[in-house]
Amino acid sequence: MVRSREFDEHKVLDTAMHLFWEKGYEAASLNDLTAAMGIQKPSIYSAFGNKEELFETALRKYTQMHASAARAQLSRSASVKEAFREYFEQIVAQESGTERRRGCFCINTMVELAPHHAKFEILTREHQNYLAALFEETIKRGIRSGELSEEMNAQAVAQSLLIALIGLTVLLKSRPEPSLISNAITVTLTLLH
Amino acid sequence: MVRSREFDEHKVLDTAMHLFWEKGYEAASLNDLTAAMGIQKPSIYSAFGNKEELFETALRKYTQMHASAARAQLSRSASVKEAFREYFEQIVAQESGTERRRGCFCINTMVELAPHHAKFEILTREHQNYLAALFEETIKRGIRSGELSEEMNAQAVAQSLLIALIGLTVLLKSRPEPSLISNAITVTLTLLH
DNA sequence: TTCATTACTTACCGATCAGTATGTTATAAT
DNA sequence: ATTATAACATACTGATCGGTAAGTAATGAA
Repeated sequence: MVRSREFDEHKVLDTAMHLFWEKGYEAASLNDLTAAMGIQKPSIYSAFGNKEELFETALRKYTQMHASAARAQLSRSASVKEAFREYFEQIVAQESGTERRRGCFCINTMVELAPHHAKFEILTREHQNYLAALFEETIKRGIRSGELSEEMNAQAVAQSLLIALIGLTVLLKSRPEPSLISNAITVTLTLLH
Repeated sequence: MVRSREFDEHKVLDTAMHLFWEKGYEAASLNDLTAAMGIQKPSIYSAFGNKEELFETALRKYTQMHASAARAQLSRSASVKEAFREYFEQIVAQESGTERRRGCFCINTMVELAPHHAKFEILTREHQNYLAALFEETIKRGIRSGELSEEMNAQAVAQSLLIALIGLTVLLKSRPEPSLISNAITVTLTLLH
């Protein structure tokens, strides 16, 4: 009774996510989006609503992806210290490899939109809170295993590491001297001692 | 022989700086600028060149202002630990006081423009390097006075504190729970122990 | 007072913005 | 095969973008 959709919704949403991630909300125009997604504007509007709704859907997809990737990364090593070190260093390696440094879509949105749109202020805050809780869990695992001191304030240290992670991700956009970053990570991770 | 300028160049540049600071490069339109600055578009173009040049001039003014404010802030207390604590807490207090959280103009630019414009990548990197050097000087003052250990790697700790400062400034845009932030700052500053 | 020069205001430029009306094509139930 | 329905492509909308042409007003040197 109906004509069937000719594009893969998940695929084109993924493309939109990467475009918003790289260029931000304002700088990514609908013409950019149609060109990248390979579909026309009416198709975007019928499938995702307007630009802001498409952006929100893309960001939600990103935060889910990012959250599970972070969880996987922090679970890879039995040592909590090692896990965090690998996590930080993976971010440096990842960003250094690309020409255009996209950083983190959620952090980019926190800077561009959170102060002007309550919806994105809340959405980004909730994701940061999720990451902080994940970090806290990981630290508590280290305390239980005896790797970390029982006197450590897991919640506060988790929040500090999250702040460091945000700062690192942002600073990498200006292509700082790699050796400076590497030493700074080592120092930051002494918070786990 | 000539008609004299009717507006104060420093004053209108200051207004433009605050507008770019709050809204970013893309979102601050020339109509927004003329309305805020109180002059017409041809006056802007004759005095400052095009939008990008005006933005660059405004950003340079900001970084100079910001650098000397940071230097003054870090010099206020004889204790280096106290100086950094006051610096971090002043930022939280400042941002918490405003409705729209502007954050730091240089950090905003690092996120929005540095990956796409080499000029702003360099400009923002140089400012961050300046701040890192200022932090390093301050830490070395603490080592000389005996407040900090001689074994401390001043450069690496300075870089870590800078990263934490960036992360804090960005995170504040999502209005996190104040108590979390306060505890995280305390933990971060143990890097000076 | 005249005149060259520069700052000003107004009105406009083509390009692009987000979003939509309209007509065509494909599908599946009848 | 017919037909209702939804997805498609094309072309358009008014608004706004950054930037400028053109004409007027003010200034100071001669």
